[in-house]
Amino acid sequence: MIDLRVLRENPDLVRDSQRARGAELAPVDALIAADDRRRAAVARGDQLRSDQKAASNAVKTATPEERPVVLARARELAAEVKAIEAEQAAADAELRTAHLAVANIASPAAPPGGEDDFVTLEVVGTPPTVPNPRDHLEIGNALRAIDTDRGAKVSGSRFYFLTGVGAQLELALVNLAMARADEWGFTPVIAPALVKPETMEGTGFLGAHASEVYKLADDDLYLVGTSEVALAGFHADEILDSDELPLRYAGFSSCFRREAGSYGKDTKGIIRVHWFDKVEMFSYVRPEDAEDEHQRLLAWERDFMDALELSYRVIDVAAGDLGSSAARKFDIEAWFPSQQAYRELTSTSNCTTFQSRRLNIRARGATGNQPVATLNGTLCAVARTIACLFDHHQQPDGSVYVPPALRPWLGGREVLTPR
RNA sequence: GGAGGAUUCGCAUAGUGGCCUAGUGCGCACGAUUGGAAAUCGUGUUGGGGUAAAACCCUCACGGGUUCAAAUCCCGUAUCCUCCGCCA
Repeated sequence: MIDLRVLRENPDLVRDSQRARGAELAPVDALIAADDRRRAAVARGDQLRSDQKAASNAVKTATPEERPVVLARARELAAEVKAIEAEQAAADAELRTAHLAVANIASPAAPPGGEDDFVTLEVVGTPPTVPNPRDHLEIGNALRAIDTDRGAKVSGSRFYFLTGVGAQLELALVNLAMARADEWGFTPVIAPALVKPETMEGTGFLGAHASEVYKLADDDLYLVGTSEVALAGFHADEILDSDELPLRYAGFSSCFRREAGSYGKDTKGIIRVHWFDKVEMFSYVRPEDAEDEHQRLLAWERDFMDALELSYRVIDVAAGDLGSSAARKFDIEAWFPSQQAYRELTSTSNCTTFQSRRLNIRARGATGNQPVATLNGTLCAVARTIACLFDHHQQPDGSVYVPPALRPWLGGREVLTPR
C-alpha cells in the first residue's frame, strides 16, 4: 500500500509513477475519492458516537422522572450510530480495495517503459566460447543428474527429479549460499512453504499475479512462490526496535509457481518449473537506508555469481516490468551458451514501505512508529542455477567444470564426468 | 479427528454490565537524591484514526449479537496449553 499522506500532499508523484509503469491513472483518482469519503464518514461517525456516549452516561444520572426521555434519546442515537457504522465499514472496505489497486510508487531512477526497456548497468566476465554447446538438459541427462521424464510421469510437466550428482549439487549450492549469507550477517531461516491468505496478500502476490499462485482450496492456504512471502510475514503486526535494524534473513524453502500463461516458454529442462528450492535474502531497514541496502543485496548476489564463476550482466528493470510491490528492481542475467543469451538468475527488489504497510510492520523511533522498508533478493534459485552451471561450465569433452567454491560439498570433485 | 482449559497496555497479573477515562507489580525512559552507583522517591510509558493544532473516536485475541451502556453476557472463528486417537 502506498502512503496516503504522500498521495494527499503530492498526487502527481503517484500519477507520474503510474505513467512510468504504463498503468492507468483512474485507480489513483478512485483512491483519492475513496480516501475523502472515508475520512468524511469517520468524522460523522466519531461525532455521533461521542453524542451517544454522552446520552448513555446521562441515563445513569437521570432522575426517575427524566429517565424515560433520556433513555428514548439514547436509544435513538444508538440506532443512528448503528447506521453510520455500516456506512463507515463500507467506506473502509472501499478504501482498502482502492488502496490495494495502486502499485508501489516506482523510483524515479527506474527506467520508464516495459519489459524490453531495461538498462544494462554492467557486463561481468567473458561468456565462454563452447563449440556446438549442448543445453543443460542434455548434459544433465548424460550426468544422470536431471530426470524430467520421470518428473513428468510422477508429477506432470515442468517437474523433475534431481538424482545423483544433481541432488548433491543442489545441497552444495544451498550449503554455499547459506554459509555465505551467515558470513554476511544474515540469520539463516528454514521457512514454511504454505502461508495464510493475509500473508500472501500482504506481500502483494494476490494482485495482478494471483493466477501464478497455487491455492489449497480445502485448507485456505497458499503455496509460496518464494520465501520472500514467509520472511515478510515473519515480522507482520510487530513493532520493531529501530536500533536493531537492519534485520537480515536468508530463507530456504521450496517455491511453487503455476506458470500460467507461459505455455511454450522454456518447456525443456529445469529453467522454468512448477517447483524449485531457493535461498532468498530479505532485509528490514529504515526507509532512508533502503537504497543503500538495495545496492548491498545486489553486491551479495554478484558475489555469489562470482563464486560460481559465471559471466553475467546486471540490468535495471524498467518501471513497467516491476512487480506491484517494487519501487526498483535489479536482475542478474547469466550467460547460457546453448541459448547464446543472458537469462535471469537472480532478482532484487526494493519494496520501500509498500509491503510493511500491508503487513503492519513498523519500527519504534524518535519520531514515533513508522513503517520499515523491506527488500528482497535471490541468493540462489537452485534449479535454474544448476541449469546455468551445466550450460555455462560445459567442456568440449562433455564434462562439467566445478568451481572451487562448490567442491567442498561435492567430495572435492573438480569436474563432473558422465559415467 | 475428539474432550477440556486459556487469550487484558513489553512481561506477570487484577478486573462477573455504568465509579474501567482498565488498577497493581516488574521492566523501560526522564528527573530528584548521591562524589559515583545501588536502594529510595517522583513523573511518564498500548497501539491506531482524526485535526492546521486541539477536541474527539476506536482498541481488553478476532468477527458478530444482546443492551441506553460490554474487558465483563450470548454466538462463531483463530491461536496456544493439557489429555485421548492417529502419525513422519
